Amino acid sequence: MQTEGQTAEGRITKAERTRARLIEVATRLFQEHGTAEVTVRRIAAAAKIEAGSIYYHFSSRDEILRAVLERGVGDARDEVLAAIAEAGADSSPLVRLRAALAAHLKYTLRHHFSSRLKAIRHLPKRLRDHHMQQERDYAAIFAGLLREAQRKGLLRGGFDASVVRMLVMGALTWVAEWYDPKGPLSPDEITDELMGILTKGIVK
Amino acid sequence: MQTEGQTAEGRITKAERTRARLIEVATRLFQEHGTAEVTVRRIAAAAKIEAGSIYYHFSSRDEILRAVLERGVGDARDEVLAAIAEAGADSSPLVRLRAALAAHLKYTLRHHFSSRLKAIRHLPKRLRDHHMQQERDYAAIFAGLLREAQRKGLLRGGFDASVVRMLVMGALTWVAEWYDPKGPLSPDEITDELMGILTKGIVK
DNA sequence: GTCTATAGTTAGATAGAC
DNA sequence: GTCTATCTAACTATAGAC
Repeated sequence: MQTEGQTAEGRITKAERTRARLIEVATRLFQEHGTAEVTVRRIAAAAKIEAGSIYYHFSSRDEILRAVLERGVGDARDEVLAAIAEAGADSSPLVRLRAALAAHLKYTLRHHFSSRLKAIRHLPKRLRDHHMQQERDYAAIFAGLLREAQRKGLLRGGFDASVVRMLVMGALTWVAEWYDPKGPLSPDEITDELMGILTKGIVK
Repeated sequence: MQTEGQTAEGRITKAERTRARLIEVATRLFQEHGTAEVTVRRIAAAAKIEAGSIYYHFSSRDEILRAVLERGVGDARDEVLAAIAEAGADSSPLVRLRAALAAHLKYTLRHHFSSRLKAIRHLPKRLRDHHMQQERDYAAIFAGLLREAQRKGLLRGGFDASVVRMLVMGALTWVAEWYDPKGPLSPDEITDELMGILTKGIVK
């Protein structure tokens, strides 16, 4: 299997490098200023290239956005799965859930996940459907851990697991809106607070 | 105290009516399509007016956005306070918290609160500061209920109340991103799931 | 108060030289 | 592959008639 832009020997072409740089700076700009505020000219300037040259690598502005989103969901998935693997397959599902949520939060804070998700609705329908599927796959990782905990009899009954999953992930995704990197709390501590609520509640 | 656009007798001028209609349709359009995608022309068309006429009522596009945000945070506050009042001042703080969260969620779902919050960062600094103050005041309502519960000895110790408050409100704010009005769950049921987590956790 | 007409700006995208 | 130059379309905002 050969990726476009790579030669049969696996060497990386100049085009491939430029394309990668464009995705990188576009990602940063979209995060910092919101997808709507970032123009093709601005992306070009940040990548030290002229605006017209962008269209050698991407056929439209939306193509750039699409590439950025694609990379984003893949990277988050990789980091969450790595965190789960590191916790060990024979650890408690709750331990792995904690690891997965912490990885999710760290990725969210680094990449301002929420704006990524919100950008999806502005894509053309076919691309949007594709990305919503990717998001569903991502969510399924967490749903799987919850289900495993349930199967092992670790959880009480009487709650809707899928609602709980969405509430929990929403709480973490929203952290990006109020988190202060210069504040006293680390992402791990926030995750621990959330796991505290999830395990014990806050009521006596 | 007399609001601009109202006569001393409290009659509502034509300008006041048009202005109100513009805010109304702008709110709807901003919610549906995101603040960046909505042009002055589109707002005008939806309000059955010509684009140029908008500038009789607002000095700039940002002024419209400002008015929309202003109304939004005020209305949410009113509804939450009404829900708290309805629960009764001598009810348990947790009962009032539940009522406040349900009102918050309902308002969020009706008005797509999260896009309102995200628009703030694009405002000029002075307006942004003003609105962040309003958001803080709003959050203080919920913080107050938690603190009262704490003072009455209803809560366990060992958690950071302000982090819990932000996680809980974030979870609800994010509901607007996944909620399906045609689905089986009502806003009240979602609130109850959240209160269930908060009171008991989900772990055995 | 609302209209029509338009100025002034900036966006995404293309064409052809190099 | 990247540049320069430019097209077309859309935007915000203004001016003056009614």
